[in-house]
Amino acid sequence: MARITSSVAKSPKPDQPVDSLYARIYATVRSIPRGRVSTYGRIARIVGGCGARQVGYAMAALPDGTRVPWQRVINHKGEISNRKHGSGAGSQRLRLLAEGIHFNFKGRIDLQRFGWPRH
DNA sequence: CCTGTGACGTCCC
DNA sequence: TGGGACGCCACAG
Repeated sequence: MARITSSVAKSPKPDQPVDSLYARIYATVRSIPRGRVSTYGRIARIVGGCGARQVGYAMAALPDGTRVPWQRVINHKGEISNRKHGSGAGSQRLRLLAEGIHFNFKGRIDLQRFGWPRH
């Protein structure tokens, strides 16, 4: 289990990043309560040291069937971000509706009401 | 090592 | 309120 590596200060970058940026992003997304949504920028702000694009990139890198509630992450407009690759946005909408998230007549989510963390 | 790209955000008009 | 321009940063090739 606990393998002690002798070469610690030798390698500039570890081959097994225990605390990778993606892991922290996923952990933060996982902390979003059901029935609430957050934004890429907000997640990036909480994680710290990264931009909103990195959060979106991390979401795109998620494998299928993940337990990370990626559908709860939207953009600052309160809209579902359009991704490059095919459908998934439709799936996201359905998942959010299933959680009780309401969309207004413009297809947007009221962040003042469903946003997380709460203001 | 350098370049392009992307599920974004803020500023400005 | 809406749309365009610029900035940002990690990752892949």
